[in-house]
Amino acid sequence: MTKPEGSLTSAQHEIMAVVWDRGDQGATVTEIWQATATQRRVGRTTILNLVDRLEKRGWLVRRDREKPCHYLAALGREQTAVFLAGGFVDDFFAGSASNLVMSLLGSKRLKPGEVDRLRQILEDSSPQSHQHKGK
Amino acid sequence: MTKPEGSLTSAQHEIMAVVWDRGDQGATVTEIWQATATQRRVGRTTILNLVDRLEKRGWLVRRDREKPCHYLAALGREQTAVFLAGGFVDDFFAGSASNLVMSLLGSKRLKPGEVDRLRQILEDSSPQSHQHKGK
DNA sequence: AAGTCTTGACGACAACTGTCGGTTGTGATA
DNA sequence: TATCACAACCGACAGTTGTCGTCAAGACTT
Repeated sequence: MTKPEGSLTSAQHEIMAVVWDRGDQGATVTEIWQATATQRRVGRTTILNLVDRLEKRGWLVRRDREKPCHYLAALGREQTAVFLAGGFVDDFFAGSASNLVMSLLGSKRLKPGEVDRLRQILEDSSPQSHQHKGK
Repeated sequence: MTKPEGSLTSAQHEIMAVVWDRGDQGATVTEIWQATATQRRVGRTTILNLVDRLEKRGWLVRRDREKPCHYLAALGREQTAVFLAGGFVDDFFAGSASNLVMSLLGSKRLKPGEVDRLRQILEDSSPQSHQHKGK
């Protein structure tokens, strides 16, 4: 499949966030515009253009069925996050995600509650037995 | 605020990586150039320019003491990683780093060895949960 | 039918990025 | 002193990004 390329800038992520929230239903340009306009002042054409380019790069898929056409995310939010986080971890931590966590730990950016939660997750996640279940 | 702004592109990270490797010693433009040129063909001026802009943005600090002037990283590699990861986690996981780890877990991007290592780190790190030892 | 609103396409423009080619300055050397 | 090598700076150019205005084609209203 055509995997989206590169990374997402702030403005691009803003668009994707709205589309992700809409799920399978997708979002029209106007909907995206209204959603972002509650955060900051921006022209409709700006959003239209960003959406357009995002679609050309493969991050969004256009569905022309409906009258005002809808856009869907090519990759889900989590898939995208993992995809991007992977590159990040590769760059900064030589591919070792545990190094990232260690850094977050050392930087106090992980709150105590988060640490507990993480430990819980890791204990639950198969010491040696792995059962896989779709979400 | 001595804090650098925005994020790092691929080429920018390439520069920073070299400087980070040099540590307190810093690196000259030519050194950075030679290091990157082993990876890909690139002109010295290109590196010079990238370094220059990185310095203007506060990612690099210039030390003119020496004759070929040296550049030092404003933030250490780990600090930078945490700084950038923080933004990333905020964007994609509503500020919850454990959600990120959970996603990495679910995506099989964490190898078993990594998971064990993580577990170890977490046990060592927070002595407040089911531990009796305070400080 | 005429006027108005919505939607989407096109184009424009400044700022930033990656990429260089010249030019200048400075110290070493013939 | 004239020359050379290297370092730093200036400017340039194409591609991307964020920002928008204008325009044409439909849809809706009157």
